[in-house]
Amino acid sequence: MSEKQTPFILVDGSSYLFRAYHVPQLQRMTNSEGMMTGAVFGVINMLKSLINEYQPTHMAVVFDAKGKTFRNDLYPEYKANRPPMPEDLRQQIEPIHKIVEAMGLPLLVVDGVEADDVIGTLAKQACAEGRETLISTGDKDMAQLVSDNVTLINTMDKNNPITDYDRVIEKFGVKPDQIIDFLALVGDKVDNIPGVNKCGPKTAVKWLNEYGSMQGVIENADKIGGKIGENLREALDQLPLSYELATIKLDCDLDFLPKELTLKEPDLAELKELYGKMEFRRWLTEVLKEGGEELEGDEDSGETPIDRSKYETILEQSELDKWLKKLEKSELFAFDTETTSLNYMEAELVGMSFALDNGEAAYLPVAHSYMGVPKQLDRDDVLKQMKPLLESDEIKKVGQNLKYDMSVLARYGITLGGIEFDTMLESYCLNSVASRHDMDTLSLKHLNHPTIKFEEIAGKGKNQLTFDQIELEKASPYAAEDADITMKLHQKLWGELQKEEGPAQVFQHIEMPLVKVLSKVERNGVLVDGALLLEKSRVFEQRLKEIEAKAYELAGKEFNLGSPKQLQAILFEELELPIIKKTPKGQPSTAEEVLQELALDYPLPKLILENRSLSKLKSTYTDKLPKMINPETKRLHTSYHQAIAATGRLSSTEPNLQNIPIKSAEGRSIRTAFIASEGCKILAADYSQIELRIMAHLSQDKGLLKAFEEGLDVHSATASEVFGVELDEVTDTQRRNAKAINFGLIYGMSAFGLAKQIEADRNTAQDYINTYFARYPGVEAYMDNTREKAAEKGYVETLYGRRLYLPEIHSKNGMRRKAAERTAINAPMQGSAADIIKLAMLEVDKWLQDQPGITMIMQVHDELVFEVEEQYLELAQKKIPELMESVAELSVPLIAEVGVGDNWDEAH
DNA sequence: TCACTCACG
DNA sequence: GACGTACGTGAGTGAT
Repeated sequence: MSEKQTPFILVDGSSYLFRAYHVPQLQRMTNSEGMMTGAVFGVINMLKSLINEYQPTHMAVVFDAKGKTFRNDLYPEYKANRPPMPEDLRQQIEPIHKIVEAMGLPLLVVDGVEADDVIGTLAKQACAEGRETLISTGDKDMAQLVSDNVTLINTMDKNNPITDYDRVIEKFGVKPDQIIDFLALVGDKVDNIPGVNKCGPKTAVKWLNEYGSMQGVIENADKIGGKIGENLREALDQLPLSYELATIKLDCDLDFLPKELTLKEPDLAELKELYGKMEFRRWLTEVLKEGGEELEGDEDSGETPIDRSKYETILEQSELDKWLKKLEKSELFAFDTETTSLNYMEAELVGMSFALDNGEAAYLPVAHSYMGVPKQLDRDDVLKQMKPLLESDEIKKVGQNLKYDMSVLARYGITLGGIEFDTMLESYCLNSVASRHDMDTLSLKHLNHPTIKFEEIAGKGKNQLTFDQIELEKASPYAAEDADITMKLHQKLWGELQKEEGPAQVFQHIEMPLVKVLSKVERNGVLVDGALLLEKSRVFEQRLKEIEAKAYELAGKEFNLGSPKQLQAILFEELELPIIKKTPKGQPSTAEEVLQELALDYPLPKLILENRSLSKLKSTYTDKLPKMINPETKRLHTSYHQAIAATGRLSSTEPNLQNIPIKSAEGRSIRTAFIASEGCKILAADYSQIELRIMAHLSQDKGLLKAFEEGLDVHSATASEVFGVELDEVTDTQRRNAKAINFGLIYGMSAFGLAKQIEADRNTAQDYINTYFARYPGVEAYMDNTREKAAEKGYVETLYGRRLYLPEIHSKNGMRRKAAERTAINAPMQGSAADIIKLAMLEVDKWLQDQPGITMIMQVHDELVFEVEEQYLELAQKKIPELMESVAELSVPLIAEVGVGDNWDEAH
């Protein structure tokens, strides 16, 4: 026996299985087929870190077998209280077993006994062999196995992972050989082991310290007084059975010995398959790397493998000529730019890469600059030569997020043409629910190929290099691969997309044409008066100071008003205000609605509310926006993301221009800083009630169609129906409540949600809902129909065929299923509205090509904002809403309302 | 990096 | 019978 023998590791797989299943972060993990994968990930992750840490030579991963065990024979009620294993957990067992085996780890599943017993037996045998044993478990019952040679480790308990002899005493208050006695006395609700009624850990420890063992306690049962003594005496008959049930068996019949349980070489092909199925991207990458060249691409049936030897670097004019010819002859080529920045307004072109459909690819560096860089072709000269090719609409391009490339080229006077395919958008149209559509993810998912990561060649953190500083030896394969992968992804994704009518239509007629419109809107930017915003910041600052001073006075001490945690301590511990609601993690919530309610009775919450809203306005808007103004253009240039929102909406970042305040007067004033340049006005056009109109159209409900047809105020019309009053007698409150009902319908309302919104009780809310559906039966039928179809097909669609998959629509978890049902209701309305405004952007853009005095500068979901030279104001005011209204033929009128002003606030 | 809060449609 | 619930986003902050 060697001196430095590694410990024998026994893993209680079943205990980790349940624990991993209940970890909240892991509960959200699914693969794209909707199968839950969190427990698989949790268990395997634990195994990996265990192996990594201990480098064992001998080990076993033990799981409970299906069916009854000897304990059920002893006591039929054993574990009878356990609910059946959830289906989404059961499904994860087989993949875990397979992965464990593929990892080369001995997997043990023994009939008739539990995992605990197998582990106990093996630990005892190993002990006899003089081998140190480490039991990895989350189960406290295992403490009975602890000895000088046997230690427990719970990798999920960050604070106290190791349980050795001393730790058992510290944790339980008794020695390991008293643990069974302890468990028998306390009993176990979950396993349905009886124990002594009302005897918890404290009592059990007290007794055991006095009488040594359970037997000792039984013998002295008469001496124990009080109610608990009576309980003990009542339990006397039961206790030996409890003891037996709690005892881990140490003499199971096993047909292997600890020394036979050795680790084998992992089966990489199998692991690749399994990780691929589970979509564990990081591990898949690891496996692929470990497998080296031979594994790479060789199993991709019928696809061209990624072959980096076919990549070229273009440094000579002759090579450029050759490539220009090839590209001009091709019907379609993949195109990518390399730049110095992710910010399209600052990015300088460093190089371009191209790929053809036969696997040929090239990188054309034009501005790398580092010590010893090879001579490159001149950037301006190259661009001049390439301009016709790049601007051609006949020669089609495919790229990954071509909007960016288009914006960069625009800085050099080139208008990228032939923007035909974008792999990011292909992926998005195929499945908008998939969380990411970046190239690394897509390559791994569809080509089983891990790309070269930017970080690998540029480093990370503050020392990260910009692309122009990267040596061509590294930059070339990276850049050429990007183009190559883009082409191969396109071939695969486009093939899939063509099989799906609706998504293909949306891709071709909405998303692809929109790319260049968005690029333009972003580059147009919006003029913002930074000085005005900073002035507002100063005013806010002043007021914040006053609030702070008052708050400290009320709290009796200074604290950070912006910290929910400190606020929580002040409000609910020091001042002992009532806890109205808790956060999902169980902390007393300090959310707005809670503070609103508390503000009725106490002064501090009101100040906090004011503080919150002001500091939000200041930090997010009046402080930040001026800093983001582009010094050259003096304008804000946001980024619109086309492949983020599952419903088909755009999103906006850096800065987000889709959440500029409007609801409060103070917030709204921020919009006065969104101005037009000299001689121009801001024009804002927004769709009126677009989602409700879509609901009317989709449901074909007679009442709702009529309300819109007659041009009624829809919320008043709803109020009139639901509250049974004449249209002209609807009160403000009734209208407000009706509005909440209408919104609720769009969101897939529940009585609870509506009640909360209108501050009524649940029954009242339910009555309203019932009355609504009685008055608008078509809407109810539509909702039911949508849920049904969603369950049947697994997805819902918008008016234009955009698809949204609902993997949780069949979830066993009622809450998740209900959430999926609400999405099913909401997505067609929100998504159709998104389709419509995108179509409007296309139409308006087409018209704007001949209107140099009018530019589109923002999109806010149902609103388009323009900057218009005053001489064209009248024209724009007439034409823009016309175009917006013309894009869809609904069963109700589609109305766009226009406003004009010197700033965005006035334009409403 | 996560949890919380809050800005918008 | 209890539980936990409106849909879709992005950003700033504090705590870890």
